[in-house]
Amino acid sequence: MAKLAGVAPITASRALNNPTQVSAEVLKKVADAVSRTGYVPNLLAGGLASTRSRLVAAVVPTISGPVFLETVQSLTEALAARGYQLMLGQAGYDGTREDALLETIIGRRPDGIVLTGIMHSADGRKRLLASGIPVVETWDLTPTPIDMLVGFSHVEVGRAVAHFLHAKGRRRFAMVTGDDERARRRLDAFQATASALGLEPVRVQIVPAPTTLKSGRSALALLMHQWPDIDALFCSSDLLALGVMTEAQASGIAVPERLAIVGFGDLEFAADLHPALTTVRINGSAIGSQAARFIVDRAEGRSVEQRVIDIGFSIIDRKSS
Amino acid sequence: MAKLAGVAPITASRALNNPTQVSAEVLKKVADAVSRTGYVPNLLAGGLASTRSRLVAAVVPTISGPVFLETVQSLTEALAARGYQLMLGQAGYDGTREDALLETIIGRRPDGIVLTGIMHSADGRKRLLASGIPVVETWDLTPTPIDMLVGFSHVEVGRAVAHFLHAKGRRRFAMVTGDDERARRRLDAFQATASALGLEPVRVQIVPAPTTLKSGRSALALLMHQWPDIDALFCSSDLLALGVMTEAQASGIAVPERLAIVGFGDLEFAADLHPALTTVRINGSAIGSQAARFIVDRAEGRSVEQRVIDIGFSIIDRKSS
DNA sequence: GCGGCAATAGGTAGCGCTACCATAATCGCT
DNA sequence: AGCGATTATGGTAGCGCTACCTATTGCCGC
Repeated sequence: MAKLAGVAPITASRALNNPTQVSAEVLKKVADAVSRTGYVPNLLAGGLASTRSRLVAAVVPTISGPVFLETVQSLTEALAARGYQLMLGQAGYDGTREDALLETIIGRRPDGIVLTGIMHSADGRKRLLASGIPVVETWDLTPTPIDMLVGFSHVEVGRAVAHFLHAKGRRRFAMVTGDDERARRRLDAFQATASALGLEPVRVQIVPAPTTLKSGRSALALLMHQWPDIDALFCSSDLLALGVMTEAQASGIAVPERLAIVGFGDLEFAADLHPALTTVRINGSAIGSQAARFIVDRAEGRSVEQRVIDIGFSIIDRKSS
Repeated sequence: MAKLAGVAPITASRALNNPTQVSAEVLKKVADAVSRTGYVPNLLAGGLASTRSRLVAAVVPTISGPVFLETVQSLTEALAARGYQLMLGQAGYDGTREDALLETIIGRRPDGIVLTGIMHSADGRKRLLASGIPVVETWDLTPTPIDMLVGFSHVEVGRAVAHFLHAKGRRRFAMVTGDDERARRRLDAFQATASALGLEPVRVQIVPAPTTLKSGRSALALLMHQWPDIDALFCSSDLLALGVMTEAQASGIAVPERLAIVGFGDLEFAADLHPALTTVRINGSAIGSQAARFIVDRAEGRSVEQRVIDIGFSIIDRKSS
């Protein structure tokens, strides 16, 4: 290709990557040659030579849980806009595939790794650290991040929702929660706050992860059967809340009159349910774009001063509570 | 690393990639050295040298539309199981970013490209063809695939749903459809079949892609306002159907008594709605795993004889119709 | 007129692997 | 014993780029 343009390979490389360092004449010759040959630079080779792969890996428990979608989407977009590509890996909620995944990810020498959730396995942390690749943990907060972090406190969420429902005059709390570690931390804080407020014990129904509409339905049925007098229900996901609302409608339980429902995630459909769903909003796309910024900054040699960002959350008060 | 194991680099390479060609003794020495140094092979370099990147690119309109999730998930899993990694790109429903995306994708020299939908731009087709990378188009059927294809006929879907509703005794059809090309083909076939059955014209409401619960709600409101006597409604996605059902419930329209509703996609929640949603089931995970099989077969030099697979669809007859 | 500087171009080497071929050692067969 | 066939290892080169350094040119001020 460089031959065809009549310049040295290195000059062609500069024309494509640092057009400012090259004369207009050369630029045109190279552009001509490119369009004539249909040349597409081999980014593999470029990555190998420059030790900058322009590849970013993201690890999600599973892509089909809609919770992280917004984050993955904004991450992909923010990275694409800066010339980076996203590699997607699914670790599973139990983290069994995490090790193998880490191996292949590190093997690609990505310029950054975005983790949904924090990395718990000591071995995983060690390997990540040893690899020297910038890491962003997300969707959680920890005093000991591996590297960088964009998240929020699940403990605060549990606490805030308990206070919110209490302020609305609700007194007999229940919770339906998926069986994953972050949801459990929200549950613990929800329970502790309820008890600090002098309320009866929170009635709890645990369902397997990932959460589904179906498990929401059956969870509410079980809950109402055992404790028919509960008056407020916090669900660990909006999908679960949708299931609960479906079941409530099917079995004639008035929402919010008899039972207040609060979801988690503020998925796109939440606002338009009937009744509209009160839920905890997490700005998933802010998490994604901030994670992208972190990684690109690092990759391009800018130092990141503020390495932990708490993006918080908000309770969106709609009709279901 | 090879030095540490006391063997030649090439022997170490073989020990890791073709363990059968190497003696047990060497194998152990290499394994020792690997675990002592925490060595992780550089797949970028490997890919460059072998011209097999073990990377597969997938292009979706947008990840946040839940329709392709199942496909992406099973694709990721099937590829991971065979040692391949997925790269994700979002083209947008309008295909504006498709060109830039194609450029970066081809630049990575993936072992395969999976497209959701078929590639229409002649330029895109040409570049894909020129790149020599195996391509799998999905979620559609065309007599002129670029290379390989796993899909189904949208025309057949529209036809089948019209017959299905007609057989149920419905006579005044309507359709709410997202503004994308495949949905429009279902619409056309639905209309043509209705007219062939001697029915009144299909009342149509077009909503922007990606489809949402919200646009389903407002579409039904508009439809009922203009044509209050429609008795069957085909929605171009389950999310739209959920919105329609929500609106029906909010405004007291009995489903299925007064209005039959049919969705498309059979998303996980469809079976557990109230009433359970009748919908068109596409086996998205079969599409994903078949696409993975196609690409891995090609990458590993096995020739693919049957290059077009119609995986069909089925109408799941539940309570909403 | 000369050293010095900026701007532009090129040369060389090497990123970390694997393909390809060569070699050495072992084997079984006539 | 001698031969080719088979297995286990190594050597060399090169995948397609970019980092780093050097060469050339033109231009400036003194």
